[in-house]
Amino acid sequence: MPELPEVETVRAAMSRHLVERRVDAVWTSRKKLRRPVPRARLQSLPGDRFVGARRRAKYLLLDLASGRVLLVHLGMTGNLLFRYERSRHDHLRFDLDDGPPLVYTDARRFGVVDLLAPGREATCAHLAGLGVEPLSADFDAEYLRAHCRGRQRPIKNLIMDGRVVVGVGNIYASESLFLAGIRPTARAGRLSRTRLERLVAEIRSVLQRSIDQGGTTISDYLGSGDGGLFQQELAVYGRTDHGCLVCDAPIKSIVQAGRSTYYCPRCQR
DNA sequence: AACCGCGCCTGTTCGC
DNA sequence: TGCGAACAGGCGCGGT
Repeated sequence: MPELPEVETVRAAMSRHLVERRVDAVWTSRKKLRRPVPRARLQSLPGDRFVGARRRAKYLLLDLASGRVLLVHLGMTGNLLFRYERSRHDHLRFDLDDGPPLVYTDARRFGVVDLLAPGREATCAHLAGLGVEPLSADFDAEYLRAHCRGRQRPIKNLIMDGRVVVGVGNIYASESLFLAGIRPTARAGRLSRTRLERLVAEIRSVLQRSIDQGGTTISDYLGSGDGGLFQQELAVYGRTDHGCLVCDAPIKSIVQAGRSTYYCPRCQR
């Protein structure tokens, strides 16, 4: 599924292959995604041209020459690909002035597609209230500590809270807590500054390493593929009852806030 | 105010 | 072998 590193990979692909392309025609399916797709407004895109590809949290922001912004969230199964073939889960297709069409495909339809008028990004409900980018300088131990102070909730729930820090999904939450040696159930407010410092470093590190491998996973220009090399590097996620890679103790799985959590009961305290 | 449970979706995996 | 149940999870919303 697209986590921050994969969204970043898609952004890079759009930057390389979509920017400078002109929209010639737009097709949309009738099915709604997490929210209804603005089908009528999207029909005003032909003639416009893509001029940039940015990312905020897990949202892709595709800039158009008119100043409008095509906002795309991949949800769980969404993807942006360049291909001619059609498939039953396609929901959006742009014919471009050169090369294969750009297709948004999303089997489970948890994604979001919206078209923002010029200057409307600042007031866009999707983007309002988002926390800091985990790979930016704003995300440091001091910032995390301020959000942990006095909080009773488990640290895992807190680092997955998009109002605090964005882009840390269920997989990377478990992985970064393992790397930091912190038990996912630990009360956020009881963690020392030193341990939060370590956690910040591991979140950055695991996301960056995944981005470095992301180039081959999702949405390359002509290829597709969903395997993902980073899967092979997961230390705890999905490894219930398997031996910890460090100490060989069996990995435990529990449910927190309705999500599966994986951790090593010996390495994480 | 803080925090959690739930529903949205459907392809895949699991157990009987 | 076939079928239904369970599961996956980002995010917004409603409830406590």
